[in-house]
Amino acid sequence: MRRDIFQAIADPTRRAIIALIALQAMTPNAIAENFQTTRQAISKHLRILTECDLVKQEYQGREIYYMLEIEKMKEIDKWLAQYRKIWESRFNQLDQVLSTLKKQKK
Amino acid sequence: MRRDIFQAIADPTRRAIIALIALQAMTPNAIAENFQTTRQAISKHLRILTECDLVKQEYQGREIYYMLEIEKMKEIDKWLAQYRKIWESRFNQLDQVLSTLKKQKK
DNA sequence: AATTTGAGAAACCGAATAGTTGCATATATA
DNA sequence: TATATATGCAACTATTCGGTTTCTCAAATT
Repeated sequence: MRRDIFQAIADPTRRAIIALIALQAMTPNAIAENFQTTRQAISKHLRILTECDLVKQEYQGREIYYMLEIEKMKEIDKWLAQYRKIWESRFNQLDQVLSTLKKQKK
Repeated sequence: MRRDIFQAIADPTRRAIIALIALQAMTPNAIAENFQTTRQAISKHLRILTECDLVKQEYQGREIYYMLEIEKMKEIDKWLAQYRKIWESRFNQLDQVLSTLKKQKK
């Protein structure tokens, strides 16, 4: 059971769940109302999200509130950082080209 | 064949390929040397990466050079932006708490 | 106490996935 | 021209995945 954050966000339904519970905690039933699948299917998605710590649970009687663990999202950001560095440096290169062209115009 | 960038980066081998060809173009053979799978398996990964425009090809005789299409990576960044907003606002809230504490100390 | 409700677990199913082996084709090289 | 090399594609396979249905269990509600 290789639970990996990248695998977790690969599924569109799971990304939708993430978006739903990003700002306020929700129960599986409430989440499932937003989809055309069964509650059980949503439950499985929540399990996967929980297993890779993207989501935390809060027990309240027989209800379980799920909420996004925003800290975990930073891991994606961290992975992306190495590539951001690349596209930013390219942008700077383009910037240089543009300013050179401007100078030539003068 | 729903090719989706999130599905593309879900596989660890594909993420490794992305890292390899981020800075310099490489042929499938050269890429495959870095893994313990067959060249054909790498070829399939490259196909998936190409299908969702994460990678571009450059033909050079019988060789094909693959290189990362860095622009496409920004799509992940765009998706992440909504969550970055959340964790940054939380950080600011923490910031406020800290500055309030500081004031009280004074 | 009996019933309803919220939720997870298990068993099953079809489709997708990642890998393999084998083959076809085009370009270099001898 | 014959051979070697680089690559993609097709067929096959085992495993994983996302979904459903059925079941169990615990907490509310009557």
